[in-house]
Amino acid sequence: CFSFNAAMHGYGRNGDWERAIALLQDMKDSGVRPDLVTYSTVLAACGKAGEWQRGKAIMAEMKADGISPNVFSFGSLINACGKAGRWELAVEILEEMQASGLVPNEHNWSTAIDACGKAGEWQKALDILGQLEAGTEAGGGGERVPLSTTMYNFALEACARAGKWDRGAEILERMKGNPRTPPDARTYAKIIDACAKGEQWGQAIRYLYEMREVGIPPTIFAFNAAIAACGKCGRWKEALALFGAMSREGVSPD
RNA sequence: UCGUAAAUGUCACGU
Repeated sequence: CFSFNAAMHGYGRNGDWERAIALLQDMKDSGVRPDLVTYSTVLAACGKAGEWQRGKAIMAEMKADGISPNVFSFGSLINACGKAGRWELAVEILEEMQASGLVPNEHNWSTAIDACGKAGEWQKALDILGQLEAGTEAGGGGERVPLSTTMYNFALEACARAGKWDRGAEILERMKGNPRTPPDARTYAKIIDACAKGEQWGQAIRYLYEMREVGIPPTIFAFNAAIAACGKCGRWKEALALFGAMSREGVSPD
């Protein structure tokens, strides 16, 4: 079972969900019983590929085999829906996992927020985040979910995608207010990207400076977003200056 | 902290 799982993991990494499913069948045919990890690995492969129908089928199959899906299994299915743009289904599955007695963890919430963001549903993304902040999320029976930087980053990305740079700025402020959710390099890259989409070149540059001030070396992503913001606003001089600064400092991806 | 399983990277260029 071990080696099957390892091979399946390899297929998943390569986006080859069909082979992962085929291998699951081979396993059964050769009399090896798939376990929880096997199924979750196949689900992960489907999730990465956005194959939510297949994912649902696999989950039904594992249940039929008497194996209860856990947070990993459900998480991958939520991911599949998000990748496919099916945010409502993603939220539904999150609810289904709660109904089955599981408590979603921060990965699951992040994935759900991202599913909404990817589908352009930034209000829903912020709504979920707000519920988590207030500790009033659906099904939160006392067990409070720890907030994480990544969760905020997804919400911020949702705002960026929608061109809501001011909402993004609000999120950034909230992150700063919680020692558990410090902004990181990706946070700044996303807020700068939001500024670019909103054609706020001045804000974009301010955030670029700010990240350096708080001890986060600007990444290539932050620089590129800031340069894009300047370009979009026709601030060619500023764009060129940023480009110069970028090549002057050895900018790293992360 | 880790173990065979889950969530974030821009831009350009192509398709």
